[in-house]
Amino acid sequence: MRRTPGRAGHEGRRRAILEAALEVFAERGYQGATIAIVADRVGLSQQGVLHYFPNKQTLLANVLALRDQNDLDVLLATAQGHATTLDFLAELVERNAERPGIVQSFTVLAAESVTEDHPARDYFVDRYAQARERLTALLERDLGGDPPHGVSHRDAAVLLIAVLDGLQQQWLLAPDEVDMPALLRDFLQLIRPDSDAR
Amino acid sequence: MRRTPGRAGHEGRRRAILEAALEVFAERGYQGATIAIVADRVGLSQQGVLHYFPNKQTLLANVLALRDQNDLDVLLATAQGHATTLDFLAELVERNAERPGIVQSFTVLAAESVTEDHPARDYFVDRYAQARERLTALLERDLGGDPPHGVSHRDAAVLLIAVLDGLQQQWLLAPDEVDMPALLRDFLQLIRPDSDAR
DNA sequence: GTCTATAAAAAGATAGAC
DNA sequence: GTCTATCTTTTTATAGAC
Repeated sequence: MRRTPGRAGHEGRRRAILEAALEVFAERGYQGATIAIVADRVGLSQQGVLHYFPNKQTLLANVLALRDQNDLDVLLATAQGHATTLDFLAELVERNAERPGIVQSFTVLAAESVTEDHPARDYFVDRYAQARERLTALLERDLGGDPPHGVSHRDAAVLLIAVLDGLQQQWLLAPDEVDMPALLRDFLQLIRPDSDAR
Repeated sequence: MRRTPGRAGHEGRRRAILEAALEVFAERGYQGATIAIVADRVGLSQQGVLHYFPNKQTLLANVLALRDQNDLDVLLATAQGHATTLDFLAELVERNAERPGIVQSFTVLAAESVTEDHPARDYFVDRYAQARERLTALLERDLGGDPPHGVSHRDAAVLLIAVLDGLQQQWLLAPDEVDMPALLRDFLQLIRPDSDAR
């Protein structure tokens, strides 16, 4: 229903704006980003963008929502049925290593979100809490009931998330010195109960 | 020489400004921070602050330089002679868990530094590179020549830094759910060759 | 839907008085 | 040394024309 050309154009525009905004947030953070720059990227005036998203905060909220359809969250949901879940994580990281823009935007926004009254704060609080829960469940299923080295699955999940975030930070500043996928595999080996030394 | 009261007051003021600036950077990031807010904290006008530091970038540079006299860098340099280096790290993290302001400022600034033309970029690039080198050397000495699980000391060092950063990020958003010191100890146990399971 | 015009606020930095 | 005054630029957002 309602398949007018205007409709398709409208959604397409929205999408293009969100993608441009993600880029700009990656390059300059939320604070440093301006609506005018985003507008420029999609060939609109500042007001053209404001027609689709009434203000900067709404723009950010929609960028974050869009990303949710892609990444870790999807992986975690999707992988629910698979056996090789942890290896899936390695694949995710490999894909991320090809997309510095997305990695950078989320690294910057996540850190920025801890500042006062940041509009993405609640989003990231929830996101991390969810990631911890889901990854804990995943590790329990993947690694079995006996945590290695007395590190609980829950703690391993927190560490795993920390590793993912921390590797991104280092990789962004020194891409040639930090091999994210390889390092993640290293870490996974550390938390696996009895990985025979290949 | 030159111990006039004005001199002492001058240095004191400088110091007070830098500490206020660290606070403000923690609360709002570099982009979000304003000189006027910093000025307010120390009871000066905006121009009063600019008298000590000619512009915002210089202020940031001096904040970063000041911090270098405190933390990881000092630990790494100091600990050169000690035997229990890794446990020192745990102590550092414990101290950090009491100082959310400092943790927050560096988490925010480090992430912000990956953005375009950020004035702290070079600083963090160097800082991470140094941290990797020093921690690698430290692990080699502390853990001996045989890396466990086939993870090189260098890779363990990168992971260790990633864990430190990543835990801070999660802790800042959920301090009650993330026990940084305990989690660091967990990780150290994972990379120790043959920690007998306590 | 997209633009021009413009308001209104903020922020960095300079000039100069005291 | 510290302040007031001011300039200049930037940025968000509104109003209204086409």
